[in-house]
Amino acid sequence: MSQQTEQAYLASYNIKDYDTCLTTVDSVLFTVLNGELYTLLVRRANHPYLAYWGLPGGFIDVQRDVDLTACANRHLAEKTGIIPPYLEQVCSTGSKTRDPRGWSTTVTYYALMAHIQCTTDIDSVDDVQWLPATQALQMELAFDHKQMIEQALERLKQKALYSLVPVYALPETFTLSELQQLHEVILGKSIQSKSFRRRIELANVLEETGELSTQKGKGKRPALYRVKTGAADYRFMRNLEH
Amino acid sequence: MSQQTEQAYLASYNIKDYDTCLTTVDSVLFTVLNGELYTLLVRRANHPYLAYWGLPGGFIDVQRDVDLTACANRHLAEKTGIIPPYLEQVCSTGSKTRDPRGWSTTVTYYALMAHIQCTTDIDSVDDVQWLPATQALQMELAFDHKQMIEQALERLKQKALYSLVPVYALPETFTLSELQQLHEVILGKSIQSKSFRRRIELANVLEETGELSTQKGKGKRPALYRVKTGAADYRFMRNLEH
DNA sequence: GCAATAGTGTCTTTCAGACAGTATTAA
DNA sequence: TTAATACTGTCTGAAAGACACTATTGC
Repeated sequence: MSQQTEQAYLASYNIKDYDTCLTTVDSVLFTVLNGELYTLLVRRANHPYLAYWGLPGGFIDVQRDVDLTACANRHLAEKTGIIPPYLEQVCSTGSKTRDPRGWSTTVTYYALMAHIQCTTDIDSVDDVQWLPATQALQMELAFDHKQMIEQALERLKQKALYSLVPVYALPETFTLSELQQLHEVILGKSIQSKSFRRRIELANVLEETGELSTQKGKGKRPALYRVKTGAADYRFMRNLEH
Repeated sequence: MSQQTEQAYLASYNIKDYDTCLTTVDSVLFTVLNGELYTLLVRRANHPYLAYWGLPGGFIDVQRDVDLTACANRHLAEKTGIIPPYLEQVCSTGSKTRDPRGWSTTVTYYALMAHIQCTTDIDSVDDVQWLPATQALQMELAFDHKQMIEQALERLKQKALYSLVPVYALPETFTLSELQQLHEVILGKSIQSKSFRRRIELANVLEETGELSTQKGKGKRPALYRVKTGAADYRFMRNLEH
């Protein structure tokens, strides 16, 4: 083989001559609704695990997908109608046994988006649904998708300790209390609001819109904020307690 | 398709009926020698990138590899003769263009090991070599392996800020000065030895062997340490300055 | 003795936790 | 006014940085 030119090698190369493995991309899409963390599940229309709920995702389309991120976004867009504002690769899982069709590898991403942006699309179909993450984790899901949700949650938890990444699960404008409550839900513990606000001021990745929330309710009307670009990359030097 | 039973579907399923993509596992193996960080490169014996230096790794063997980690370890063992004591998945990279044979995905790992454990095996062959990481990054490597080394280094750098993971690049017993010097090389900056030692004491993941180093040289003879099990999982709450 | 390396004592600085206090709103 | 929510002031405490100090070795 090494006697050939590279051109001749490539001309004669056919992937189907080899025992190869399945490769898929699956995403755990999170959002926040009523102070709870939700995740998007889709009902499988094909074997294997026909009719089971699982993660949005699937095979790489070697014609249409230019890379893994594009593949993740395509599958998410097919389900939600939009490209989520935050997408991060979690890890890859591959083994001989995770898929009955054969050796299979999946690249897991997690994504964050505002719930309102896609709620109408999803409510109109019955094979896609938002479920509270805790509830999703109690279901029997397709493949090892339950572990993948757990891994994504674990990653999101770490990020909540030293970054403001969870902000991408909120709508375009939000209050600091909403953001704090989201971090608290992700971490499963309460945070001192003074500490939280101090960190946000230090990070300088959010900006006040100048407006106050129009939500009716008792108490002082909170200021509205939006994220500055690059907020996802900010990293605090110290973690919150855990 | 959804009319069939799962059994019938699986019986008729043949991966070669579909356009699929290549999947490989590559590892960036680091070690420390004379206070410098080295990485292991292998010379390719096949097309594409014939005779280029690149990372140890390759295709998943659907018969022999049970999962991705096993695949990474197998390829590393083929080159070094041993299974490295630390192996961590970095990320996956996949695109239409990264391999001339077609759509290709690679799962990148990085591994740490003591140099001495495998030096004789490697010195006896001419298609494997340890190179200073800085030097490897200046070469023209196969595929996108240069970026993969950069990503692995970046991950290792983060770990050096909040963990003692780099210790796995040292021999079984080592001095705290050696460990500190390694962290300094990875981070590219000096560390206050008082801070470093305080953190180590707090972490409680190293233990004194009771011996002193037998290395001849000026100055006080340093105490020898070894890692306790579970040291890889310890995470400091605060980062070192960067 | 000196130079070099290992290791310690301790003061300063930074920033999270705790929690009481003030501000603004609806009823 | 009261209750609720938003937000601030300020003290404490934990741990990193700075750096001078002591300890042990080879020459």
